[in-house]
Amino acid sequence: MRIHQLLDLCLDYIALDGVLGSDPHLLQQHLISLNPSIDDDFFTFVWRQLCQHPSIQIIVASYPVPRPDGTIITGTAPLPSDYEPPTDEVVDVAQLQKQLVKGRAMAYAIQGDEYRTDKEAIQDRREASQRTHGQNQARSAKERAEKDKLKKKKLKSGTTADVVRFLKEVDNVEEPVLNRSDLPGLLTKWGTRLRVRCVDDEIYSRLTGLPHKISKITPVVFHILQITAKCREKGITAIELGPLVGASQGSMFHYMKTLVNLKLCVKIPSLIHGSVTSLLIYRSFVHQSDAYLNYERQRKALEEIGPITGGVTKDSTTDTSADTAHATSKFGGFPPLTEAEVATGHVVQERLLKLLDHPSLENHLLRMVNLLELIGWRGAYQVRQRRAVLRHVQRLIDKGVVEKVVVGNQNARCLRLCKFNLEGAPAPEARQQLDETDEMEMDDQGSSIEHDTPPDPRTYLYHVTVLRLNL
DNA sequence: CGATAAACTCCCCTCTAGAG
DNA sequence: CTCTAGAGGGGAGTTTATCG
Repeated sequence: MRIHQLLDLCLDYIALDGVLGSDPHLLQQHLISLNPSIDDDFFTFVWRQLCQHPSIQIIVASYPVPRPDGTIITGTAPLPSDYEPPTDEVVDVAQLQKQLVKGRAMAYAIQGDEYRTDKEAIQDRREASQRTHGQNQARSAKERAEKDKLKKKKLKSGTTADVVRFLKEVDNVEEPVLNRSDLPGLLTKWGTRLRVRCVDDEIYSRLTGLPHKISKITPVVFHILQITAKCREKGITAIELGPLVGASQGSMFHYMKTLVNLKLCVKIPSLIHGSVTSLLIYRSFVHQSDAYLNYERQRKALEEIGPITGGVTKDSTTDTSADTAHATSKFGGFPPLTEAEVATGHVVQERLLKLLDHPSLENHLLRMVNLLELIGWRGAYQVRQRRAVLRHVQRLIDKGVVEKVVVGNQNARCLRLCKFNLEGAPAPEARQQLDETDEMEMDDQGSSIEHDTPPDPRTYLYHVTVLRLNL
């Protein structure tokens, strides 16, 4: 790899870390992951090249920045007098869950902030504005104009001069005086306060792919874009972004929509702290994100199957083909299903479709019992998981992919892919009956359905194969 | 008295109108 | 033009009413 290509990769990585820049150690780890032959000496050489690069700034953060593993190196340089090392006090998430803290309230608790509902926040702002209104009236118009001007300037520049110091060619901020390219010396002196970042314009152009600024990307929108890019393939949820940005739910929706419309991010359904929310992923990482890939796979599967219509060639009400009852499934089972997957649904729908299309179902019918277990749920389940599965089944029905049918004299409720329906949709009466009894009978156990008495004309005469997993 | 259904409440997402 | 308040809808948990 040529040095200019390597430097470009460095800039790509550094730009994603936004205005606070990257930890040189993590940058080195990133390069090693791309090319394991990169050693300390070579990285020192790369560092010297970065120091000369016009789009790169070497900065010192006011406080040590913890690495992802929690490591903090304070260095030999004196720390600001107001610096407080992070305490070992960790927010007890399990305890909060027991207290039924959820969603945004949990996100705020983890941040150590006080949670206010949107209504409370609006009320707070009103009270605050009423208080300042009185004070402002006493001030002269000139004073207010000066203040506004300053505020606008600060927002426009979007710099971080108050939290970082820019190291010039020679670092003489504190003793000892060092050359900027002396990486080992700088690391000893500054520890994890040492950062390398791109200049503001470079960050903007690399994150947005735009050569110049546009009005749609306001400082707040750009701030959210930086946070999202920094999270890389993991992405970040609307619930987590709220406390970080200080935006209400409505505002968060607006900001996320702006980024999605600009094709800078994608948004997929997700679950965090027991609440369904949206996950925002920066465009460059969508194809490395498991959540996004699962979501897309299922969406495409649904599109391929699509609503099935027509093709009625056979009267299935008289079909009494004698299937081997209680067939043993050749199906191997799914990996354990998570709470998040149950809530968001794309994995649930994908697995249900696989089950319904499985060759072991000789009559293409699957009883609506133990669905959670069949699609990979392990252990006991609660009402919310059952409700979620029924909801996802209903969505498949609404899309015209799956239908409910009543089978045999015992009115066994079954699911079937519409494409296997040889006579059309089930009778409306039967469908209504199903809807009314769904939730009550979800837990029913059963295997095959016998049909030795004359059938009700409304029902389908099938033996039902029930898939059983070898757990 | 226990099971079930209905009502209520809270949280989150989405959309729109209007303020700044 | 950006941003936010507010309305509306849906999901989930809890409480209350009803029924057998």
